[in-house]
Amino acid sequence: MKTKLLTIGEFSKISETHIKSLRYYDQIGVLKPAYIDPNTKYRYYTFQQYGILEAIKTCIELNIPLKEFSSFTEDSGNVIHVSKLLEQGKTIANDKINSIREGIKNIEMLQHEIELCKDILNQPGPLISDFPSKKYYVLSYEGETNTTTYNNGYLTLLNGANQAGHKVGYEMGKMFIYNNKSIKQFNFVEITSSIKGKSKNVITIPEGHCISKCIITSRIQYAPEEFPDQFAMNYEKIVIETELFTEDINIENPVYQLSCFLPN
Amino acid sequence: MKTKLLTIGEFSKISETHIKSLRYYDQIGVLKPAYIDPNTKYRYYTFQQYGILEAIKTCIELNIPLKEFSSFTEDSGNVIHVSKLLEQGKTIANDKINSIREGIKNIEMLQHEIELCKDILNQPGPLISDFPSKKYYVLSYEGETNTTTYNNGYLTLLNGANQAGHKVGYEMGKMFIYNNKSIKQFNFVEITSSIKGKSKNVITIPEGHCISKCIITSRIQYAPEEFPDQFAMNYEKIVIETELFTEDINIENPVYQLSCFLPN
DNA sequence: GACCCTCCCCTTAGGGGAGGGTC
DNA sequence: GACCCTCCCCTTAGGGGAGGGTC
Repeated sequence: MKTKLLTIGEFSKISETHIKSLRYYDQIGVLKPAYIDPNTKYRYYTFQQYGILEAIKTCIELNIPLKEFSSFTEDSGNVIHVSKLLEQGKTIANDKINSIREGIKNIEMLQHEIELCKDILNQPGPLISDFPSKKYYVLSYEGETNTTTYNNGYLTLLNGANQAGHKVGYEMGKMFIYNNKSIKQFNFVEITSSIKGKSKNVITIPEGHCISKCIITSRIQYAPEEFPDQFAMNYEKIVIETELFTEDINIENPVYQLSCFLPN
Repeated sequence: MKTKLLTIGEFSKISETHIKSLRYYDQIGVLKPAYIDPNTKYRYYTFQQYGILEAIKTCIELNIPLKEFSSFTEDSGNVIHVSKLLEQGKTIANDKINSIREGIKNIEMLQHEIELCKDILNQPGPLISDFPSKKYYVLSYEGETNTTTYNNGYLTLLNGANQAGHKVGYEMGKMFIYNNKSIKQFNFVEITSSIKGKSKNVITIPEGHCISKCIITSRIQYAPEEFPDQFAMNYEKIVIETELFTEDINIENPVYQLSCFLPN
């Protein structure tokens, strides 16, 4: 079967491919024209080449780099392993869907977090709520607020947690532990999955209840004023301060949540 | 709360972001360092900027172009509309999943097609099978095989079908209609959705049965030899020849399927 | 007059590296 | 000595356009 040669424009039209794409495929060598006029450099294609073009477009749709296209062809491009190509494409497509799903799950977690914060913000007075058991990686910053330890704060904290091999979560802030003998001060970050046996600098807070309020500037050092009822009682008080995750985040004026754990 | 300024390296480490990315964000203006030493040009960041970075990374993950990032910020980047950003990201992610699903559906259709062809190829003798009702867009190429009409074949055919507004499918080939008075010859392409009222050059084949065989070079002109039993009978015989869609496609030596419709 | 050619520059989000100052 | 700086070139799959031949 003899077929008339198609000009690049005709081939472009019937294959619904941009002329620039055809020139590009020629350039990178995945689809050379059937004939190139040596004088005019005009490119000519045969209708049979449409099949290769289809395969190329499948690659692009599936995000298989065109460099890999040659691994699906043989004999200077005359044989195309379509099945292999499709199978590969399906794998890539499914992987991509899974990774996007993962992303959506993360988005929904953040959205949930925002909703929770909204509830706290809409609460007029302090809120008493359940507190699930959590693990925190902590670094103390005793006393002074302008020592290197304090200033390096979160940096040292995250480095420490990472080096110990813990996986950290979103929650991060300051923690005070008050008892009648002492006040201990920490920076903390939540640990979502911890290494067994590595309990150095890890504090596990048991399930319980806490009382929380929103404040617009950091006030953890005034916890006794903020929670006078609790501080009138005699028990070991854990107070934590975290930044709230709001719908619109204002970098310079973050909203904090101050929580004081209640006695069992 | 005063925080120590972080060097680009420290900021890069705690945020798990490549230094080159941070420089890039500075360059395009989505995340300017909190301070740049005018003498050394060293970039310094605050821990607070981590929030912006998170938002930027969310954008990238969700394929929201960074150019659009400013539409989610206000006041020179101090306020980030996180909720809006997440909502937008979720929409994009879901759209992407749908389009990938569409792609997978196409792949599976092709794979199904290949399986069908395999069945036909594995069949030792001619195969009698059901034939669903189909519509074909046809252009005749009476008589001569080297007129312009013939040579332009598929090009003219596809142009015609497109111009008439039909949506074409994969199936494409040659068709002969034999009756005792005449032989008509066409090129055809399957129509998957046709325009009502536009029936010019459209042939509708009713549901029925056909007998098929595989051949390695085009032999439609020898249909009477290939199907002697059918040609011994006196009815209008429609014969079509299509290229088979095989696991590995050989551009130069395609496999054809020759089918002859059986009488009702 | 419509079609085709070859440059040339531009797009995203950086990565690699050279050559040279800074902590 | 590790860290940071500014160039500079490179990556994918083309798109837009200039300037000049071809059908």
